[in-house]
Amino acid sequence: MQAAIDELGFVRNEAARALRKGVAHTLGVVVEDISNPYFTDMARGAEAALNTAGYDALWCTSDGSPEKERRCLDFLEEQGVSGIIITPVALDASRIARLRTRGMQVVLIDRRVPGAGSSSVSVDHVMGGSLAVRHLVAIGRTDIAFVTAEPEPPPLRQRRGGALRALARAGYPPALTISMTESSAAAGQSAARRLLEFGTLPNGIFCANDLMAIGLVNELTRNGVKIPQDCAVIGYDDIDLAATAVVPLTTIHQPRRELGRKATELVLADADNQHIVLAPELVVRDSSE
Amino acid sequence: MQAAIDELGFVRNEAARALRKGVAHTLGVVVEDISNPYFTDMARGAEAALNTAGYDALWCTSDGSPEKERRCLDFLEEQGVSGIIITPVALDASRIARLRTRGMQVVLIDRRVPGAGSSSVSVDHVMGGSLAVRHLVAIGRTDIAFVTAEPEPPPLRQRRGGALRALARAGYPPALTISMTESSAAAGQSAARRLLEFGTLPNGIFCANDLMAIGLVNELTRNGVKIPQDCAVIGYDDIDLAATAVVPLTTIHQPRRELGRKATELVLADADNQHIVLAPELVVRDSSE
DNA sequence: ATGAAAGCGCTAACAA
DNA sequence: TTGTTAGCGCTTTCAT
Repeated sequence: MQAAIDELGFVRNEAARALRKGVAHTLGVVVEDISNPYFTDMARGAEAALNTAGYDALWCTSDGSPEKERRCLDFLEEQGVSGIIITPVALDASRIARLRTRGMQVVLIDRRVPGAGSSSVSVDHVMGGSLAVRHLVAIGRTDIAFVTAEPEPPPLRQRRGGALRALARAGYPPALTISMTESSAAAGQSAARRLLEFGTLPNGIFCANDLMAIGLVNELTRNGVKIPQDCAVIGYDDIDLAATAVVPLTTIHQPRRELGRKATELVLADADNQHIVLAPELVVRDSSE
Repeated sequence: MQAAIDELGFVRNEAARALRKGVAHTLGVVVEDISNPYFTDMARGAEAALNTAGYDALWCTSDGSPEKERRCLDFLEEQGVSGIIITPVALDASRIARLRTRGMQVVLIDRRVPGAGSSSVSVDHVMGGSLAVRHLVAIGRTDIAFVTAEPEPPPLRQRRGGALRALARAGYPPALTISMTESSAAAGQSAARRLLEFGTLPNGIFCANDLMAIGLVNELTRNGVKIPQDCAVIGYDDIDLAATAVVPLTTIHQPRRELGRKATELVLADADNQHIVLAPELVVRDSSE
């Protein structure tokens, strides 16, 4: 049968199928930043899972912009996808409600929107932040700085919250916070410059993600700062580049593909109000010992 | 009108529209490796251009696998996209012919498939390779190594070809070639280790892409090799990370977004047998002087 | 069991 | 101008 189909060059018309069924055989995956491996790995996990289930993925990029996010959702709605996996930027309960009315299950990554009935999968960022700071404290660092981005997305805020709490528990003063306007390697580089201008460097730095940590470590190294002797650095995400950095980076590992896989399961199970929280893990490399 | 539509929450059914028109209002973009900024930047350039023209993008990832590429194309064919932009892995003339028969214009990135009638947009990699080596020679490097991946995709082969030719013209012996099994930062790291095992290091290294160059520079630095004093390194692509690397990386800049933009223009113009070649540019940073 | 027919929502062609 | 209708290719239902 399949052979005959291939022979004749028959190709099913998905538009007709979707029209007849009232819903497309696809799931939308809306990613916040395609150049951050954290998001693409999550999306790949989701895609693998949904391919296995016989679905196809429609990838969209919001680039962190509410406007672009809206256009992604408009597109997915017009396409009649059967569900949406999204790292939301400005998605609110009313839009989610509307999507759900149209029969599209929405699963949020790393965020919850109260009152929308939609499910979510996230990593416990408070725990991750705490893990990071407890590690810095355990190796004897007392003067700790936190590098984040402003406006601060909830996951970063949670990481900082966990960090501050762990610091308070250890009896240390609250960490110095450096806020950048984005969370790229270039931002990490600028953060390092700002830190160097202060004159005295903290002896421990927790960066809200690996990309910033890499940019920061590179800039510090370039200025003769010895990592980890002069200053221990810990990142967050455990992207591939972390392991091959100049100073292999201690970081908080996130089960990114698992995140995408779980999200797919929830969408396909049409689950309401389910919230899965995964645990992050400390990965110790050279940048902290 | 639009206001009323929004008010009533009307959403156009794209499946019905596509069925009626016989073709969807979308273009497929097939990317080889979503974790390489080179490809994602190209795809973003394409997406921006096609959005401007009123189209939506269907992103697919082949992950460099012929099998996955085939599935991407099957998907796009079923979706009835009006055109496809692709960095081909194993796409042959017969498949292209079939797609074209179905009314889908195919534009290839960085590769040509003879006899298929499809257009292409590429960067002149032979020129890029030559540019890289001429720069190394100009700063006095005589013992040059080339780091590539095996199996070697045409763009990398062309870069190496240009490099070898430039070397021959300068009257130097052919470069030592190190082949890795992939072209990631981890592969660059392994290449560095292999080079260090040889005992004598070349004084100039040309890596087939920035990711490998970054992994290589990191590993060499970690082993006490001074870049560029002991060994100058040049990459290829000019990804964002190149500028913020420990040793800011000299590289060959590729107009990635422009590549995507031009490809979109060709698809939408339904151009046959047009071949646009863009010129790369040398960007000198610290890793070479 | 196999076959015929209706209808999903849209657009293009045609009628008034 | 405005309104009506046929039909895209599929799935599902209903009849044989």
